[in-house]
Amino acid sequence: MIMAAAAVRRGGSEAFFIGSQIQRCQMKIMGMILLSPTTSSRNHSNFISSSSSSSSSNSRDKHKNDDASSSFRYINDALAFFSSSSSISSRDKHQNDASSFRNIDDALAYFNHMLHRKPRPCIIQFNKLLSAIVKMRHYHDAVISLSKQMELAGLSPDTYTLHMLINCFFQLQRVDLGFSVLAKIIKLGLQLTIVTFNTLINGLCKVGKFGQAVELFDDMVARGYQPDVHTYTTIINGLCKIGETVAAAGLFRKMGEAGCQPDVVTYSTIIDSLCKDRRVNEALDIFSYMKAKGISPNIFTYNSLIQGLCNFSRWREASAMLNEMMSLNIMPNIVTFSLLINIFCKEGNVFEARGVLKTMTEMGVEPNVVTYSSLMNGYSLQAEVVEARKLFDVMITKGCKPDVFSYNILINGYCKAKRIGEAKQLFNEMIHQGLTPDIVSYNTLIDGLCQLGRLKEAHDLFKNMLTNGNLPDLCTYSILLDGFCKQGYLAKAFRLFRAMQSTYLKPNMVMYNILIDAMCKSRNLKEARKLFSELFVQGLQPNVQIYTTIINGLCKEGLLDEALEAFRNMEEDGCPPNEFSYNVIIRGFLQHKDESRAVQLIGEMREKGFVADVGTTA
DNA sequence: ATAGGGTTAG
Repeated sequence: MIMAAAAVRRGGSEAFFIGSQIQRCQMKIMGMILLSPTTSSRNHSNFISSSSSSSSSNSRDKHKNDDASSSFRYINDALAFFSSSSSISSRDKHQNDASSFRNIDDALAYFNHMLHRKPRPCIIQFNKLLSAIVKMRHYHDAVISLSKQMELAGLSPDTYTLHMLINCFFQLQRVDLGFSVLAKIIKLGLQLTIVTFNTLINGLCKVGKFGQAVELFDDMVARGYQPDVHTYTTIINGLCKIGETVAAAGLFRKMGEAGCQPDVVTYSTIIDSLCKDRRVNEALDIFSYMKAKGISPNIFTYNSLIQGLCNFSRWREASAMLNEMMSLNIMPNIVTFSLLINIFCKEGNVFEARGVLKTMTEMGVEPNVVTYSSLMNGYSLQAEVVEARKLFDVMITKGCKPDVFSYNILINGYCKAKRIGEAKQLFNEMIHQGLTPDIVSYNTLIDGLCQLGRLKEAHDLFKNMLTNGNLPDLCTYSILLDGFCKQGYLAKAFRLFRAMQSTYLKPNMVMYNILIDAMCKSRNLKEARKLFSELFVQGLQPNVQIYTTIINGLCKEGLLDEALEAFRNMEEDGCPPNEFSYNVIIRGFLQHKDESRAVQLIGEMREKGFVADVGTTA
């Protein structure tokens, strides 16, 4: 047993306990595997060998497994029994050490203590403290203010302090101030190092000024600085994040040729990017490749892959990955647990997610705002906003401050429960708490209003959003478009659609789907067809959903042969029908009393492991 | 320098 071996290596009974706990955590994933469809063939990555882009078709439909709940319950009961019969000592917390603090208040108190202590600690001690605050995220302004206090007290910053400041300014989107620190470094006569350039390049990438980052990269080379693995990795990361995978692969090869060997961070960056790009098989290839090169994966690598695999319901492989990680004595951390909780929640299994929460707590890993928010979202998706609210309050009680994400999740919960008053109240409360609503906050609330048919208020909020300097995105337009369509304001919907096309935004599949659906529902099949062909002109490839919408429209008009033809075309067009598509067309045949073809399709869908709706079979 | 949470369509 790998777990037992890992426990023995760690030595002691506590290690064994932790091992067993994790094993249970894995069993939950295993439970999901048993009830999920399995994997597909692998294809090779172009990342290592060539620079051409490929698209591996590893998209598959997710399956909800209601049957899973009973097997989960069994595991969780075992877990409950197990944890109640043992106690676990929490990990040592290094308090009063400048490198770890429970919260910002403790850190600030310690800062004052340090500043007034005689003799005063050296700049290195202060740097450690500031670095700890940076790691807490959210408190970059505090770091800036503390550094000012230090200078006023006659304590000169060193290069390390100034690099941290550059970071903080960029985090706060203040590019100008970031560069003013560079000026300061020069003025103080401090040496510009590769780290200075790396910090600036990274900051520029973070604020989306990728072009400037590349310029600075070229500039530093021109000045005779040799880029190191950090520099290359930063640029590769930037390229990956803007979807320039081919260019990233090119730079990856180039760094090797320049004698700079990619390290675990470089590989993890690429692996994560491939996973997010739905190219999990290629990510796995790179993973094998890096191991063959003798580079050991770390917790980042494993977390990226576990999430990538889970996102494609590849539970068996995800579990194997978790197992492999732990056999290397890399224990799951807050990120691993939070991502598992999030995925269980999205699968509709909040109960199971709570089990993971329990496990992690018993292992001495305290949930944070991400963990709580993921669970809150799970409840919101189950239309249990009351439970989500309870968690929100628990989180606050535990000293964990809700952020914009947590508020957005809860606002969405209330909107979906049609409790718009409470949603609005939270929106205001968020502002009162000093948080700034973002585009998602607006979109969520606008959607809530649209769903209730309160278009006037939705439109007011849209205008309000513009005045507050938030540019609408494709999602905003889709929400409003859907709102107009559902209320029958088709002319208004088209006006909005055309108005949007004259902005910097290009319509996407979602918008076409909304319009085509609306055209079908208003029995305007001619216009629906027109929109469908317009889609190709815009360079879009129809997806499963849009095909299903069209098929639905054709069925409603009784054009069953044409519907079936479109249905058969789906496979050839690289988007095979899913469970929903089958249900739509079968319902069409049944409604038009074509039972023989319906029965045939029901057989076909069952063969594929799909389940017929109650409405389809009844 | 790398990993986790939120909004839209059938």
